[in-house]
Amino acid sequence: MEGADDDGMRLGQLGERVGPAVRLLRNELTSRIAQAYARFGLHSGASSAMALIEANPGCAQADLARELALDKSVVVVIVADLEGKGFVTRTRSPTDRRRNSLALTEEGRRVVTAMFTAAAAVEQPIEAALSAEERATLIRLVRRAHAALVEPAP
Amino acid sequence: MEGADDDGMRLGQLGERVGPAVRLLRNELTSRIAQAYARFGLHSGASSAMALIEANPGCAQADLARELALDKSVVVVIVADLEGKGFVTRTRSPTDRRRNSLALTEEGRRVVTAMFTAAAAVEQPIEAALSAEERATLIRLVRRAHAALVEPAP
DNA sequence: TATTGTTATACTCTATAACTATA
DNA sequence: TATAGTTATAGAGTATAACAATA
Repeated sequence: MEGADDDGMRLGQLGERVGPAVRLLRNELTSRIAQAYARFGLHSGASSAMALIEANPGCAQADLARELALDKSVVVVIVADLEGKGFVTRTRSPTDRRRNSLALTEEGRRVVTAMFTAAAAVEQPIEAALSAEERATLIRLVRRAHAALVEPAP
Repeated sequence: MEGADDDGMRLGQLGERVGPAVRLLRNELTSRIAQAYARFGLHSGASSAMALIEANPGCAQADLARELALDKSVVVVIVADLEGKGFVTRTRSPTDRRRNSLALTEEGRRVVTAMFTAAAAVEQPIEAALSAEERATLIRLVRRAHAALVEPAP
């Protein structure tokens, strides 16, 4: 069907833009991840924050904010909740007492692994439909497109 | 830098998932599109709705809701605003009087073209950083990933 | 009984503003 | 003067629930 998608609707100018396609995928992933994460009772950004803390022990909240493109006020809420639940420790950095030095607890490590297992299950249909190489290409192109927007071309 | 991105932070498990990467790109595009669309004074979904109506004259609001993955209550608000501004006409379908038959006005056609020109300018850095083929691949893979989530594997 | 459109309401995500402490 | 963290507030985007009209 020329110019039409599965519903029989033509996309017109819509089919040529990155934004609308990305919005569709993002919305679908968001609602499914929210369901999958419901039993953890955590903010939606908590798993990403924990993954970064795990990979960068001693990092500060401002580092998370930059990496996740979230306002620092959002990161405060996420990290405070994680600390309250015993998944993350916050200690003042001795070298720069403005910064909170973050680390995962043992239980935090268990929880972040469980969350990423749940996330992998949500994305399983994508892995089934795309080859391993296509999936890697998807992630790479999405990250390059993001970088192109954020960093002005050299 | 092995396992680290431009900020020098390691992504850990984060780098292997589609969701977080898509979220970053989507957020960045959303805020830039919102700025670019501000002068039109329309809902963010208005340009997509108009593009679909242009490509599918006579379609109904429920068709837009399905195609854009928006609740019908959201589409009502968008279309009502577009009608009030003289960009879209709503007429009861004679064959099924539950449905609103939608069409773009002349001015609506001008506006949707202007909005997509603005959207193209927002996405220009992506087009500069990716080859034409890579950009087409990006859109295609994103749409396939979305389809894989929505439609259960055959 | 199911679908279309409508209205009112509420929730999630994220940002802004103002502040304190530290550099 | 700038950065890190905190708190309170506000906005955008989207969904849910209930309803009338029509199929």
